[in-house]
Amino acid sequence: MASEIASTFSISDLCKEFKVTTRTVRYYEDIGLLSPARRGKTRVYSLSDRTRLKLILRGKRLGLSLEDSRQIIDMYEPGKSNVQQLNTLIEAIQLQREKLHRQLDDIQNLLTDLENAESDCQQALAETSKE
Amino acid sequence: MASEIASTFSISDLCKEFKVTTRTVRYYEDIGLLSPARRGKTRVYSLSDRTRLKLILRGKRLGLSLEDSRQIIDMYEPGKSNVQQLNTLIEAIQLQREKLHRQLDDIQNLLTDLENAESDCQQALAETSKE
DNA sequence: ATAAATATTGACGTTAACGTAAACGTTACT
DNA sequence: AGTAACGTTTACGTTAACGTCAATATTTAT
Repeated sequence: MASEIASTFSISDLCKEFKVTTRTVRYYEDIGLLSPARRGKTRVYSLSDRTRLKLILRGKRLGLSLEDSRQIIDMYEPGKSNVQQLNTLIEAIQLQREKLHRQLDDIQNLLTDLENAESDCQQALAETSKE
Repeated sequence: MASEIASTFSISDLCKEFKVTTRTVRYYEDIGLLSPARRGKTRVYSLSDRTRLKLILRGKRLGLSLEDSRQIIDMYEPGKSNVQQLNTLIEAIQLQREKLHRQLDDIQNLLTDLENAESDCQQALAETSKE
């Protein structure tokens, strides 16, 4: 059998993979964002833990707070919810989606700005090299 | 003449328009992100000041730090730059653009996730109403 | 078995980005 | 002339998200 995929990870495995410190990962556990198993006192992370971490870090890249990420991650597992909870959840999801669409807009605009800025630079360079 | 566009603003004008506090705007001045004119001791903001504030806040929505925003805003006015500086600037712009493209990717993925989460919720709701 | 690497739990420190309160001056009504 | 409404500076407080030790196991390699 070639190239098995590890199904458990040490803390440093994850830290290397995602370029974060152990402090960070332990902090996420402190605030209840991760809850790895233990072999003795040592933390053992599952594939699911790894995914959660991945989602948290994606959230960070988007400028989300850890609490935002917690909410969003919770959205993935409605679990045993009643109708009331489901409706609340759907509303929350819609709100997040609207926010993300605004963010998409912002990014598009900023990208356009930067493209213009760059071509201004290129022009300035061209002028300079003429003299 | 109908509907003139104001060309100067008080601090509270800007605060109302952008939904921020005066503390925030003054803080941006403290760290040199804004430098409004003064009439006596009172701050008077120009259209250009207003634009800068707008850019800063767009940056915030994207999760940029104020220092990131400062850099990006500086990219818009290359000013009297030598070739060396222009090249450095172009590199910085490219880096920012790459980062933004990654962010675009992240958003697209997150949006997909949320759409799935929402339709899961809708299904759960449908099941519930059947019983 | 012992050194080197990796793990653990505290616990205090730090930085960004403001909040909040005090104490005060200026302009705008009425 | 008094009182809102708005402006100012100064300064201490706060929160999130870790950084940075220190002191102490435990695991792994040789």
